[in-house]
Amino acid sequence: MKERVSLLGYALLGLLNQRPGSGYALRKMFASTPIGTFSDSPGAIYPALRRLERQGHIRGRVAQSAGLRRKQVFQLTPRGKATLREWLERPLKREDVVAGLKEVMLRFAFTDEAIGPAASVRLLRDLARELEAYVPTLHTYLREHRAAMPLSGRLALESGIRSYDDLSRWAADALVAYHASARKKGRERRVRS
Amino acid sequence: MKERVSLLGYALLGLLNQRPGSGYALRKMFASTPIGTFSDSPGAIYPALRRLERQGHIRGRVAQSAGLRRKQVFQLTPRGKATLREWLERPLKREDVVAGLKEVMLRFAFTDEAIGPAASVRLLRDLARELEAYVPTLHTYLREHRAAMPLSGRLALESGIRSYDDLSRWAADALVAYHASARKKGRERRVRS
DNA sequence: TCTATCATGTAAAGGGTTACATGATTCT
DNA sequence: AGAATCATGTAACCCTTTACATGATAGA
Repeated sequence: MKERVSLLGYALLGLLNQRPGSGYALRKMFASTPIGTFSDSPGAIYPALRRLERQGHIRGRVAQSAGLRRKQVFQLTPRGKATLREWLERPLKREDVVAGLKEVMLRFAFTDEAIGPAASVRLLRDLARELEAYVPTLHTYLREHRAAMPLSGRLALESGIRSYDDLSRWAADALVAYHASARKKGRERRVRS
Repeated sequence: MKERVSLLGYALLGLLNQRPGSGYALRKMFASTPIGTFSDSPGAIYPALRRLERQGHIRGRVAQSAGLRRKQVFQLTPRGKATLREWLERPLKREDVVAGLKEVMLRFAFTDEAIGPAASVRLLRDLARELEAYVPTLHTYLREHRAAMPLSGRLALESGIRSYDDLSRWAADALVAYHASARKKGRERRVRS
């Protein structure tokens, strides 16, 4: 029962939560949208879908639309929704930021639709907090090793630092966007009433 | 003979090229420097070292320094150097940029010391070119889908776009830094003579 | 009829993660 | 004596990659 879900698995859960679809539709999604960088190979997706189904996170039903080959449309079960929610709500830790932002950004992309803007705001705040703690350590490392580093190594590190700095700024902007969106919704509600 | 080298393998080759060391030293390197995000677990590094050794890319020799436990110090063989060089000189393709910058930045970090600044400059130029081709497609996608995207999805995409834009700027700055460094070297040479 | 697209799968191989295991030395 | 650090490894499991395979329908 303790079976884990891979990052690809969560990506599939998130997409299927937005709208049920076939394995083929999911592959097209990966191939055509810049949502994240996942392989669109059948050898990754179909086994992943079967794992999720075996674990009870999704359920597929055959939909033979107009005499086409059998096509399975998958959707989340209550259990799958709970699993997705648990992942999205998981407190953000330092390692999540250090180990690469791919997973963090994927979580963020799904959060709003899946569990609402309050969770998105929380994630943004957590991200800003972790970045504030982490980025200075990079600056310190650079300051202390700058002289001993080859030029390309130093520049590569500076690139990493810059991208984290930029992400900090993005997080701040995104929080502003969320507040603006909340205010707008509030106004609309008042106008309608 | 067509055996492949994983990204971790190239990272090990690059580090060992800078200075020969033991598996333990490499682990410390991964754990303590922000060079890239690799696992410092023995279960990844020792098997990878053995693979590289089996393929003839590195050679380890036992150095029992002051009665410690046997410690193997690895260094590149000529073949390993050739393999590293081939990887570093490989022309940068669109996919390399789309699939994540981790590998590109790792290559860049090693290039200067391994094969000289001219190759670093070439890599930077290739990177700038690919980014110039790729980033507009992201902007186009955003423009066309903006209205239909949930707020968090849109913001996540914007974050990706911003980070690519920033990387473009970094590449331009890095080129300037290389030219400055080349000029400085030139001056020093003239002064000495 | 042939090609592109829709649609789903399997098999083998390689490699990373996690957990476990061992043993020596140095410092407290 | 015990803890921390140096130092190297193994085994099971899972996932991804790559390559191969099949079959139907729609349009040129």
